[in-house]
Amino acid sequence: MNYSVKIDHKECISTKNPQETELGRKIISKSIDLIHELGFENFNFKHLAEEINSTQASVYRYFENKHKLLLYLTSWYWSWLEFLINFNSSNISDPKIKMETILREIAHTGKFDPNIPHIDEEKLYQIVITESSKAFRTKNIDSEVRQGFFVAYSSLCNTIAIVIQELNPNYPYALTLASNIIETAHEQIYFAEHLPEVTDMCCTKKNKPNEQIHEFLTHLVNKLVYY
Amino acid sequence: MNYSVKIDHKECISTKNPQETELGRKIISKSIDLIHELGFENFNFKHLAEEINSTQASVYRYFENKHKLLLYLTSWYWSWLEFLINFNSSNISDPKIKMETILREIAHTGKFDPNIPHIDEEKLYQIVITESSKAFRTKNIDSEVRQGFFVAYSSLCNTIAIVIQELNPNYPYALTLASNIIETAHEQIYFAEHLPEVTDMCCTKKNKPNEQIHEFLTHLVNKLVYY
DNA sequence: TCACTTTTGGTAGTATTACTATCATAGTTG
DNA sequence: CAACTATGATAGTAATACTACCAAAAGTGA
Repeated sequence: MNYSVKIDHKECISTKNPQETELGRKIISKSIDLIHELGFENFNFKHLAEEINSTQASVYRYFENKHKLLLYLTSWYWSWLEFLINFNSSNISDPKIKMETILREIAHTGKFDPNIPHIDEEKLYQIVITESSKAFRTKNIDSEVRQGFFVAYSSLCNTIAIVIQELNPNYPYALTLASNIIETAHEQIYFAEHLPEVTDMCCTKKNKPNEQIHEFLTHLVNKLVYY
Repeated sequence: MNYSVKIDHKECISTKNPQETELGRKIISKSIDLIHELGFENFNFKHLAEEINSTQASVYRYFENKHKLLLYLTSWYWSWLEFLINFNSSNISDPKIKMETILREIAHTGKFDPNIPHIDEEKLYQIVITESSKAFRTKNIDSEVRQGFFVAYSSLCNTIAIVIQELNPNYPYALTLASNIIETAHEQIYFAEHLPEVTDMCCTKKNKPNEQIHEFLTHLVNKLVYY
């Protein structure tokens, strides 16, 4: 099974495809570790280069700057999530079951080992929750959208919106709901972990809030879309 | 009418109350202009100091760093929004009408001149839409929450959640829905302006998406909360 | 095997940023 | 007038985000 093909064409974001070389894969792998550990603002290329026993100059050959690297990582995640959704809902025709799969994957309550050794999907998911909004909220957003840096995200939203339309062809907010359930999931997981006073999701040492988010998303889609 | 009292105790965020001095108010006023114009990452204290004919040293006497300034501005906005909600729903007992007021204010479709000369509420609203997620998503979030930097946001969410509970005392996701409608409004307005392919809200030269967001939020609350 | 190209390493250097420190001065208060 | 506070002016440091250049290594093609 080769899904890397599907996930892997972000030439517009990276100056050089990091999946194709050993150094490129080390950059991806270690930057996930470091951004996860330090947060995006405290992460820098000098530190990254040292950690992989390379140099800043070499890292810059793959990514113009750390913002592009973040765009790459989040885009990879959106593509991967879309792949997971398609993979797990292939051969399914009932849109209700398709939607269940989608919500499970978004809330990250299912188990799936994608077997891509240099990418730690669990850490990447945490990065997406915490940092992905920074990939969007930049002064150059319009130019970046035009350059296609967000096609992975758009494509994912579109895939989900199609299922919403299948559930109810008259539902007027399919795209809005699609992007909203993705963002809501991340936002509420983040709140559960860091700002519990603004959410009902609860996060104990043993229990992650993902199951509760999954329930909330299900509630959301059920109440809004079905008539 | 003195609402500045209500809005104005953020001593924990600023080292010195910027509302009390001429220079402080100039810092607030000009930083709103500059962050709105340049975006938060391109904004810096040197530039700000020059624009108000002061010095970096003086700015640092009010705010330790630009992150604190952003926290201050967003907190001010949450307090202001809560004030608006309370002000416009005083003497109203019907929770349905209260909720209408809340959604109107969140979607920013009402008109209200708060008459605080040094704060441009329209620009501040744009800043909140674009930059407020960066105030939350920082590596020090837990410590900042403990220091009370987010009480304004929590308080706002709480106020909204209470109305949700009045609408339906059995609704299990009052807080989640409260924070979610705030975040959803900002997210969808941002998408309408910059990533139209992931939203149904549309943004023309003449029409802002706020009315459509208002409709969506109304739909959300109606479908989810009423039984 | 030789030339050629690509990839990476190594080093250096620049501009900008995010502060910190110190001292002087103007204005205010008591 | 004395004391205090707010601000200005200037200087300096450490880190960051790059850019440039050259050399070594490794793979590639004839």
